[in-house]
Amino acid sequence: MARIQDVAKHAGVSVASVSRVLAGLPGVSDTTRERVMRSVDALGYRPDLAARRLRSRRTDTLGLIVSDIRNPFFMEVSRAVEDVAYANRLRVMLCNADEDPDKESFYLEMMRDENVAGVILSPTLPMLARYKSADYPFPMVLVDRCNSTVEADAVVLDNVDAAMRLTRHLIEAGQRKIAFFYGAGSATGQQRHDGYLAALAGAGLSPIAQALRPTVEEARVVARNFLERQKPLPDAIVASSGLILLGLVEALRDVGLRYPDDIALAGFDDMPWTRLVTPAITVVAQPTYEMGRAAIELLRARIQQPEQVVRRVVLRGELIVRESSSPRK
Amino acid sequence: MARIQDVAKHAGVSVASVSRVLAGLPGVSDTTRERVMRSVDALGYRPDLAARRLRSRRTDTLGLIVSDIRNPFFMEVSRAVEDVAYANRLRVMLCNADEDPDKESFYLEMMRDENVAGVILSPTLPMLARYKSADYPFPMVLVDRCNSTVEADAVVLDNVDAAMRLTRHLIEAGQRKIAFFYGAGSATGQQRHDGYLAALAGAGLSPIAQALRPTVEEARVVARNFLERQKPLPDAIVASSGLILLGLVEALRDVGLRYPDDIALAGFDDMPWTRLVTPAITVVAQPTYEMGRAAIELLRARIQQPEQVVRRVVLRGELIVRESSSPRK
DNA sequence: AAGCGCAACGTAATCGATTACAAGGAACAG
DNA sequence: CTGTTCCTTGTAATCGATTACGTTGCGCTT
Repeated sequence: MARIQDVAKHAGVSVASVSRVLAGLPGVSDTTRERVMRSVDALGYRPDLAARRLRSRRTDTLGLIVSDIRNPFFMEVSRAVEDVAYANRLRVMLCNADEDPDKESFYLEMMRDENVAGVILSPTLPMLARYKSADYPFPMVLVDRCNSTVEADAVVLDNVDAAMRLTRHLIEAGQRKIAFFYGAGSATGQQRHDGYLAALAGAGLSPIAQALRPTVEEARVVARNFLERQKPLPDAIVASSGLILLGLVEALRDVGLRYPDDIALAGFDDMPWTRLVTPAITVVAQPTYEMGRAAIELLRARIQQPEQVVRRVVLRGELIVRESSSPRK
Repeated sequence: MARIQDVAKHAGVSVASVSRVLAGLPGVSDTTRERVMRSVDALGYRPDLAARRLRSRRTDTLGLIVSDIRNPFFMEVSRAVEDVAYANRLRVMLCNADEDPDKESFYLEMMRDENVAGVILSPTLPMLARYKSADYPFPMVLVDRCNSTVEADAVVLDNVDAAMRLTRHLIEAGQRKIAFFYGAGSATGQQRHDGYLAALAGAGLSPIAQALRPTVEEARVVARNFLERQKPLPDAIVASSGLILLGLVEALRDVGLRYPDDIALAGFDDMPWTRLVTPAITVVAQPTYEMGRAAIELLRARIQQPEQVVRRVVLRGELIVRESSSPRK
């Protein structure tokens, strides 16, 4: 493996010059630059990242800690982050905290150890509750999950508004008893719950909320129990995420209920299957790719300008009405 | 930031002793070990990874380069890799090559620069064609995509067999003209194509194969054209991957055809939506999580024993028959 | 011609760990 | 009592880059 010394010798210059050329610094003559570049690819030289990082104290690496990698929402977000990072020759360490605060902490410590330039995080609720950006030695941008009390760069959906519009739509479709299945373990779930409550309150209706862990399996089991026990059935159920919605549809299948005839349905995340199933499902679509893109752009800006004012990008969900929320016949 | 020197001073020992304690090496007295540990957490010391890596020439980091992160198959594989890595305190760099050989090469170079301990890769076809493990300075395990001529640790499905069984099932269900939509840009797609051809040949039927890029959008467009042009329609279509299958179902929807009545359907990957849509879709399920687990276990073994014989794990797909492949009425 | 400024370049210190090697000391055998 | 062995510990070299600082030489001003 060629070292910088070998390149210097081969080019007949000092290691400092080689380093300067590679870093693109000024103060190098064109002829030297030329000679160095020639030697670099004559020897196939590649700088040793460990040495560079040790000395320079920089890494050009970003961390991305998502709370559930199986969730297509985070998939899309990751892809966007990846795309922008690739275009800017940045490395990304993608980690899956799995909604587990311990894993989340572990990965944040790992980011510290790795001395990353910055981190994009979708925090668990306990993490968000105690979050202070000063606790971390790197800039951090929150994505998908944040609340108004936290001082942090963040990219989120306007969850309250989105849930409110979705719920109102059901009310306007004539539904009265509307249940809400949500992941209580995330800020997002809670805010959507708030929006749901607000919409119901506005119409003088009373809520039936069901908190659960936000996985397909959990939603399926909880929903099955709910549907078997809850008599009379509500008119409609709203799911606070795509995974919960999926479990819900599976549960309906399990207990032999049909939507929207037996019970209307709506949820979040415009996953492909929501328009393939029959009847197709009414959802709020999130601008997932855009959220990821915004997150990494915010992070890059913060890295450039550490003292910049806190910025928050709030995006609007798009209500897509399909058959699952139709008025009962 | 405390350095190892500070710890040594605080504990009244040499840096060598601290290093030895932290590395868990023998040759340290219990009392010294005790004192060091106490100082370590009194000072909140964390070793500098860059320095450690520079000196030791090791990283405890694995690379995982998947060809399409939006594909739920690779999702599941990644999750399995992640889980095992987390349990063993290994870092994982997850990269998305996006079926693009340039991106793939870029990431492989990056892995070299990062001096990773090993890499798990689902190679593109050009990569697989020229693959020689000696070309890389780290151990590598292939996942999902491999062929019999390549000398490499690998974890794959028995693609030929799976496609054959799937096609045979359609034949037995009375279908005669069976089309095959496949991603010709991967070894997996090709092998499934081979299996399809073999099954048809066995029944004396002639093939109608359609190669395409393995994305939902592409499959949808190609299938739409195919369905509008191809007259008379085939009796059935088989998709070589979950994403293609999805595009296919969307295309049927687009042109107003019904399955299995107008045309039967089957494919790969048991994604949740395949059993939610009506009629539900016949598929070959892959043991995705198991494939990821096997891949990282193979890699860890190879890292431990670099000269071990080449190992290949071939897993069997499970045929799940649903309504989409039913005999025509 | 002396002095000054500036660009180009080189020398050597430095980042913070690991680890080869040497040395000190205790235990034990002869 | 001396020599050998083994266990523990410390000193200092080392990994391969970046970068502070000093030097050189050229051009220009006065």
